[in-house]
Amino acid sequence: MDADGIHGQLDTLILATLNRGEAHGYAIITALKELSGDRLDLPSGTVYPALRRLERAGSISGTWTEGPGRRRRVYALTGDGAKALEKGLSDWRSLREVMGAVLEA
Amino acid sequence: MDADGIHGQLDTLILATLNRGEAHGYAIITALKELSGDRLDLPSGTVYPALRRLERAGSISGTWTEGPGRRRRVYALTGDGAKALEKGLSDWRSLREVMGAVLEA
DNA sequence: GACTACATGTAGAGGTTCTACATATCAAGT
DNA sequence: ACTTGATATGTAGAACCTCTACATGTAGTC
Repeated sequence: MDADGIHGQLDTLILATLNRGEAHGYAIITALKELSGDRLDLPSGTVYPALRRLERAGSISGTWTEGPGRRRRVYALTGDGAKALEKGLSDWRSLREVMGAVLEA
Repeated sequence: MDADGIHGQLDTLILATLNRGEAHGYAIITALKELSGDRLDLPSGTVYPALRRLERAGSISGTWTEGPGRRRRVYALTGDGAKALEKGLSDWRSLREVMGAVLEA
C-alpha cells in the first residue's frame, strides 16, 4: 500500500508506535514499515510535519539527543497524547463499524 | 460519529450505496444514515460536491428527473464506477490490515 | 399561514498528505 | 581518498477532502 491510503489515521499510527516506547522520526518510519509487513512506507515529507503538528498539539514531546553522532529528535507520548491515542482508537473502531455496516448491508 | 471521521472513505461509501441501486443525493444521505444505524449523518455540503466530483470522474452518471414534483438528480454507478468501488474496497481492506497489524502488535 | 421535511447547491476556510527538493552524518567498500 | 547507500531531519508548494455556513426552492401537514 502506498502512503496515500492512511487517510487521517496517520496520527493514530504514530501515537500507537510511540505508545510502545519513545522513538525518533526515522525510527518511527521504519517501525511502521516493519510492523505493517512492508505495506506502509511513509515519506519523510509526511511524517516529519506530522510529528511537529503532534508536538505543537501537546500529544508528544520531543528532545534533541546530545553528544556526538547523528542528531535525532526523540519523541515520547505525553499524558494528553495517551488520551489522543484513546480517541484515535475509538474513532477507528467507529469507522470500522460504520464501513462494515454499509458495505456488508 | 460526526462526519469528520470518514477520512477518504466517502467515495467508497457513496459508490457502495449506489451499487445497491440508483439514487439521488438526499436519498444517499438518508440511506447512509439508516444503514449505519444513525451513526453517519453527512452534511449536504459534503455529499453534493462529492457526487459532482464522482460524476466528473466518470464513476457515476446523473440525470435530472422529468415531470412535476421536486427536482432530483438521480445517480447510477457506471462501469468505471464499479471498478472504482472495487479499488475502494480493496484499499479499505488494506488499511484495515495495516491498522490491525500496527495496533495489535 | 407557518413549520417541517425534502432537495440541491455554492463559498470560503481549514486541514492532511503528497512530491520534490535540500542538507548533513556515518559506515562500508574500493 | 572517494563514492555510495543508509541514516536523519526538514521545507515549499500543490492537490485534495471535508467542514461550516449560507442560499434557494418545493411539498406536505397542522
